[in-house]
This record gives sequence, structure tokens and C-alpha cells, in this order.
Amino acid sequence: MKQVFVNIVTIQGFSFAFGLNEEGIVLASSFNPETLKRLLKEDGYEPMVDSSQGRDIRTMVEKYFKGEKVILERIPVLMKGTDFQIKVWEQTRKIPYGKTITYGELAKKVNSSPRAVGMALSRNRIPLFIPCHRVIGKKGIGGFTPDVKIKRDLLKLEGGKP
DNA sequence: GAGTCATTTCCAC
DNA sequence: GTGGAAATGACTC
Repeated sequence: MKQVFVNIVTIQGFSFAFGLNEEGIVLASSFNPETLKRLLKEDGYEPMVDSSQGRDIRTMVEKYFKGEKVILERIPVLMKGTDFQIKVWEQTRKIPYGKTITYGELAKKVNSSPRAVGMALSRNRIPLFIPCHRVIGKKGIGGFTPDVKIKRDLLKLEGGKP
């Protein structure tokens, strides 16, 4: 059983946790530390809360929640999923900070349908590092797992709009 | 405005 | 296995 270093960041009312391996690659993240640990265990990892690892990533995450512009897409992550899901996630990572696109636009990029895109995004195990909160509906914010409220907060954080 | 179909995955039967 | 539903949206009547 492989060990995974888990960092938990609690700041500005957010509670965010991520797990990384010895190489510093992010394996999973979640807005609920318990959910993250469960995810890692289901994947055959042994989560170990140890903030001595991944300090640079935690610093970036903390800055991000304080409203600073941080390039999270240069952090290495492990994308595990179907070909289609990975394609959608890669496109999602290309969305710049503070910008949003619709499910329809993203669907066009991968030659698919908005519905399928939403499904792929809901299977995203690495929120924030894959900025799925920047993908919104054309007529409404769309959805978010586990809670749409988090998505709204993140967009407010990036856009600075009330 | 309401109904229908497209595309991919998950869940319950 | 199969059928319905889900982070939607575009098209038709």
C-alpha cells in the first residue's frame, strides 16, 4: 500500500485538502478532508497527514484562497479516467484565471455534447487544480460536486465581483 | 414557450 | 445486459 501525504488547508471559511505522492504529484483533492481520505483509500493509498511535504503547493493554495492570482495549472497532477474525461480535463486546465466558459463551448473543443462534458467534470477528482468551477452553464451557474455554493465562492474569489 | 435529441457515464433494476 | 438520469444546449414546432 502506497503512502500519500495529505495537506489540509483551512482558510477564509474554506476547508480544502489535497494528497500528493513522494514525487510531489497531486493525486486527489477535495473540499472535505474526510472525502479526500476516503477517495485515496478507495484507490489503494494510505493517507497520512503530513504537512512537511508539498509545502510549496500549500503555499500556492493559501495564496489562491486569499484572492491572489496563482497559476495552479503548472502543478503536476495525476489524471485517471477515460480518454474522454482526460480530454475534457486538459481543456479545462487551459482556462485562464478569472475567466469562465460554458459547457457548450467546452463541448465544441472536444467534439462532444454539453451533457457529456458535465458528466466528465463531475468525475473530476482534483478540484481547483482542474478548475472545473470555471465551467458554467449558459443560462445559470450549472452544478458542482459536492456543493454549488463552493463554486460561487470560488468564482467570486477570482472575479472579485459581488 | 414546451418538447426532443445529442453524447458519455453511472446507477438501479 | 438494459434503461433512465445527470454540471446542458441547440433545434424544432
